[in-house]
Amino acid sequence: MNILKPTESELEILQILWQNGPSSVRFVNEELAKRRDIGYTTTLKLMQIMFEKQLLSRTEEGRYHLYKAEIGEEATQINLLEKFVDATFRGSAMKLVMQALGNHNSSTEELEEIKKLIESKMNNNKS
Amino acid sequence: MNILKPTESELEILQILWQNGPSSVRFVNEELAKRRDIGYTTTLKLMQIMFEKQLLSRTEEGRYHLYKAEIGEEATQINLLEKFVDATFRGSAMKLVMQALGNHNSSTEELEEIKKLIESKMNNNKS
DNA sequence: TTGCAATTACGAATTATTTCGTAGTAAATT
DNA sequence: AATTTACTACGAAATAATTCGTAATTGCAA
Repeated sequence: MNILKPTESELEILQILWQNGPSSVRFVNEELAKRRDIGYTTTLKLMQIMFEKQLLSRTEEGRYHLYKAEIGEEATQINLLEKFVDATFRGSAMKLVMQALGNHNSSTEELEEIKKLIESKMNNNKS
Repeated sequence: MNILKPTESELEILQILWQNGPSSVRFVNEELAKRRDIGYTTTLKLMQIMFEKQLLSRTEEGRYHLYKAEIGEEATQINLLEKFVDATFRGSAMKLVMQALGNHNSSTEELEEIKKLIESKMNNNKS
């Protein structure tokens, strides 16, 4: 598919849809309004634009529309991550990982999980 | 002290200055031109704007200016990373790390280094 | 069926970012 | 000294993103 670089506002909306499934403009707007000042028509317009760009699809449910994310969360994350690593860490994913680990606290369980992933990758490297 | 969010173009310029140290507009422009079409005056204007915003400082060297990044590479990375994690991974640095490790190949040495970092963090957790 | 409330559509203003043309200036060259 | 060259300054156009007012529409309720 095409353009996989949602703007910041678009990403906010996608997050809400990914978390809550297909939603009305009203609902999305209420979620956004929890985080910042935003008018209903602003949210509506954003979602209409995203619909035109095919970032969202929609169905008519009685008198309102239900909007649904047309791009997957993980695919989008991978795509944005790649661009971010290039722009911010000059392509060095390792630098990013070190930075992320260094600056965020994480539970032993989470660390354990990462450690396992690393070990399995190290085994792959050998073969 | 607000402005800790350089735009994409600004970040490109910062990268060049971080890598090469204080540089002339001409030099930065040549570096940028390796990656994409861009006119000299465009680069100049960007750098002048960054100077106004205090992202860069400059000194007169004879008849041209030498520009220098006024924000540090690592501080900027940390700052941008935090915003990126929030926007893209809803704040889950672990999700990002897993994703980054999963999608980028890395050498055994790099993996070893990360493993060490994790082990030392796990020890900290215990205490 | 008439009117109210909720929703969508449209258009335009606003703000941010990127781009570049043209003019001015000063050093180096002839 | 005049000319060329290599810059900087300025202003404004082009593009992208965000915001919202107002009008039209549609279902629901009275």
